[in-house]
Amino acid sequence: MIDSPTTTEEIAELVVYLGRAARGTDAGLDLTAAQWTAMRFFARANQLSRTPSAFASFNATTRGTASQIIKSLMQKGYLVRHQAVGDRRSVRLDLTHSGRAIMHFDPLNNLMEAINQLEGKLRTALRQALPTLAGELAKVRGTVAFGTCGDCQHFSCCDAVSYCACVDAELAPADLGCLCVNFAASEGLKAAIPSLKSKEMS
Amino acid sequence: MIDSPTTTEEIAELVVYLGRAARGTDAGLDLTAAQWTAMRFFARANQLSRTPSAFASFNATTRGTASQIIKSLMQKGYLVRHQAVGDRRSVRLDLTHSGRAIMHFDPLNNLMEAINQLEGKLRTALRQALPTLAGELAKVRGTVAFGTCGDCQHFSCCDAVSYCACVDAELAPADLGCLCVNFAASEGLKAAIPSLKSKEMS
DNA sequence: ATATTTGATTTCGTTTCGATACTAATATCG
DNA sequence: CGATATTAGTATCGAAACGAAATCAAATAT
Repeated sequence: MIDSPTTTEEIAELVVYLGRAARGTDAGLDLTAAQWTAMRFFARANQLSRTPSAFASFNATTRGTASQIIKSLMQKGYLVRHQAVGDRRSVRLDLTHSGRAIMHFDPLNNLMEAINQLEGKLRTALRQALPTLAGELAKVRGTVAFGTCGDCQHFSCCDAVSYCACVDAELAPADLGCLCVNFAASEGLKAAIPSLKSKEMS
Repeated sequence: MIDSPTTTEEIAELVVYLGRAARGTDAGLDLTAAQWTAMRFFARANQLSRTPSAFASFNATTRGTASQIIKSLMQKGYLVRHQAVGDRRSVRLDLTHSGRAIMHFDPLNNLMEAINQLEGKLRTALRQALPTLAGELAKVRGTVAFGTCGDCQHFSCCDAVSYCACVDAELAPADLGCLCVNFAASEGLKAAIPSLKSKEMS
């Protein structure tokens, strides 16, 4: 054992504790914690990933539950459903105007403020450690890992041109920070010794 | 270095994502995610903090919901209720023998394994950053922060004797890693947040 | 002594959740 | 080609979680 088991346990429980405390519903808005999580996902996922199934696996729940949450958000007028182009089974969810507006009151903003006040070195370490843990956990559980293009195997950046090998297309700068279902942890992240320099983008 | 808001957002969502993915119920055991969280709390909290109210604030929920989860765990035989000594309203929950046994199958073990595989420097940074974030978040939300004695203001250690100024008693070594409702962020932790250095505790 | 607060529980209605079943569109393969 | 999976999404059911509110007892404040 490298470290004291107590420390490992404390870290693990802090992750769960923080996640629970931050996700929550505390403001006077009319969204539940699960609904906030869904809004966050559809606000951050790229076009390929804004589907009920993708949200279900992201949120570690079933497609049925995901459908319920999405339906409630459509009834509230925060999400709209569009037909996907290639596959007539598939569906794409987008935030409406009021959906984008309500995100300014996302309870997660409280945690983001705290993160911004963190010392730079600690914040950098978090930015490295958390994706690594997510990838490791997904590997052990046999589930899909979610991540952003910058941390992805399919992503390459040459001469300021961002390219995704998965969809075989150049990426718009706005898509770089988006969540993607086809995420595959890059070797650099797996080894937890990445030089994230190449991914510092505009 | 100026941090892009994207990075802050990614860190915050990773905390929520990890917390959700790790807490979950995946093994064939008969406990739900909320019940695992309760078991974890009562396994880790010190004697003073193993109450329904303390768990409620730890879990960011109401006392009523906490009572329900506790009742279900008592019916399953994993928790027992004792009368508290000083306050006849209060109640203390303890893990039973089978309660301690089932903790070996805690789904959180998956995350702990991932943390153990993390590079030492990153793990150290996590150990420092996460309690800081928890304290900051609690301050913004106006809620109680939970933490372990080692990170607490009330704690002092002289000549290998651990002392807690809050309960005015020497601490058993086993209690050092326990959660405590009377937790108050120590200066060492607050030093990680520059804006906190000049402020005073109430 | 009275009022307020605190700890715990219960009840109620809503939401979440997992499991299951179902339809429709796509993929696979013989 | 056609039969058979597989996949995406939805609906339904029962159990659990949840917040809000009410209740009760014990402790504390005024």
